[in-house]
Amino acid sequence: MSSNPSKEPETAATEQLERFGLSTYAARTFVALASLGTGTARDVSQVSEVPRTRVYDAVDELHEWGLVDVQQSSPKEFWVISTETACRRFERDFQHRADTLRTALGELEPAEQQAEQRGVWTVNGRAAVTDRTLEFFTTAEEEIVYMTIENLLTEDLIDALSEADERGVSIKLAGVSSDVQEQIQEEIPGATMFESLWVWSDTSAGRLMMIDGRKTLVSALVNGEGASVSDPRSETAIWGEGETNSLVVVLKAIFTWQLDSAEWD
Amino acid sequence: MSSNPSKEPETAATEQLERFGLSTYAARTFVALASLGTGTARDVSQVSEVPRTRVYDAVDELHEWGLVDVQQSSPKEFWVISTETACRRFERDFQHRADTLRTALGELEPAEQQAEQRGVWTVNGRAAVTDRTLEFFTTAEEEIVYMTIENLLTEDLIDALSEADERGVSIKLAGVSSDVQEQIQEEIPGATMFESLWVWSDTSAGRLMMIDGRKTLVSALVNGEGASVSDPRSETAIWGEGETNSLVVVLKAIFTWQLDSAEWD
DNA sequence: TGAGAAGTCACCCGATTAATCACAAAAAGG
DNA sequence: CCTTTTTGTGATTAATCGGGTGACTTCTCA
Repeated sequence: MSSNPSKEPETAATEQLERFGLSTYAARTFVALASLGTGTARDVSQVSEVPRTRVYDAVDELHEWGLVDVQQSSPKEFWVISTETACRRFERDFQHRADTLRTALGELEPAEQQAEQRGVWTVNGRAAVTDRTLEFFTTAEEEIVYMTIENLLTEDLIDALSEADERGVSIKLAGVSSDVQEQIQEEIPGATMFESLWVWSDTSAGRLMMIDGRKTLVSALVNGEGASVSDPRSETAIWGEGETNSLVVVLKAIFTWQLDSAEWD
Repeated sequence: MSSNPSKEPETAATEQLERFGLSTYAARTFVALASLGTGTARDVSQVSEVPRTRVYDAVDELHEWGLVDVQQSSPKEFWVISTETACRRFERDFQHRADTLRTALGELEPAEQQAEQRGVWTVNGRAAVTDRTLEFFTTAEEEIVYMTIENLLTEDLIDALSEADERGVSIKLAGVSSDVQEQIQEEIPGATMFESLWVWSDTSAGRLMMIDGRKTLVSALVNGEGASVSDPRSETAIWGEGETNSLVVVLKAIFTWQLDSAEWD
């Protein structure tokens, strides 16, 4: 939603630092010091857009994080740790947070949740849809039927399919061109290809999937099929779970028909 | 400064989620849904402390993150992804941010920075001091002299010393008890131990270090040497760099005297 | 048709923070 | 030694954001 590669590195760095929890002044000060290496409040104020009198607060904040050291002289001088050390520090800090979160969440989960028989859920955004797809792949026990346009068949999806294949899950794939098929066959030896009866790529459909005949997902590219493929927000999906779930019933009918009438590879 | 292990998991999880950029309502909603699995606005409002009318906003926010799916019915029902998937998602997202930051910072660094001859820098906090120590260890080329109280000789420091040892850096260690010495000798075969003339552990000193005779650091435990050792904020250090740096000059004199008069192991 | 629940919207208020200013202490320079 | 500039600290203001509450419409079900 934000990080633009064509931006000046100062802006990009500042933005990321802010998202890590630094104030804008602190972020800008850090970036300024990162290029200066060492400097006084005035130096920092000049290269960054931070008011001189606020540099001191910003440095205090950075000092709290252990990112900047202060020389008690007049004028005070400020020193930054190497950018690489800073990045590693953030990574370490974050990993710690993630671990804390994981254990905390693991200690919850008392309420038992049974699969919903009724209801159709919506998912927005390329990343979220892919995530859901991956999650469903990993829960598959017997069969995965998956139709997709080729752009959406990314490496991580293939990996998950390959993993399922090794787990003994039967995999049926459609929608990919014949040259890609060969390549897939190598990575997922157990996969079966089938031709879609529809001219799949001409519709605005994205993926269509069924897991164990009881969990289905279908997605569409909301802005048509053109340049929007690169737009991560352009995909919307709905999914449902349970033998009697309406979406599941409908899609199961379609898929069964497809699989029966399609030519097999 | 915050994460307390003895806290209820709900609070801990909420706190972490907030630090990842979620609003408090969104965080609490997520935690509620994580234990419910699925639920309506009222359900969420009851188990969490979120006003019912605001659950919708919170869910919107979570939906943006791809953490929650929404069923368009009345009442609306909300579904969360598995906690494990959520954690992985955060980790992936964060790694991406860290990479962005790293490249952005890497594209800066135009101003050349030479080692400061003058000035003494201050560092506060256990983690920051350790970080600085590690950084200095890695830049060592010839010699590391390091006195420390035993509590502060953590595994990562030993690793860094061991790495320096393999790089051919001469290592001189003091302050550790004789039984720990043996264990250290195994991990860092090239290390030389020497006895401190002071009763090191009775002072409030923490570490004392010299790198290549031109970079020094000394730390103190600010609240005495008792229970404060466990308090990460209780350590303060100063350091200096350069042949003529005053701190370096002083410490070099001390160390040389120490090394000359001490008994060798 | 009416009661209650569900969903949406708008508003208030307090906290945070960016931004500016005023002022005292300290260097610098004649 | 005094003046001027620079430096550091603190107070103040303005604006934004987010938590909290309630009004109001819509929907569901008896």
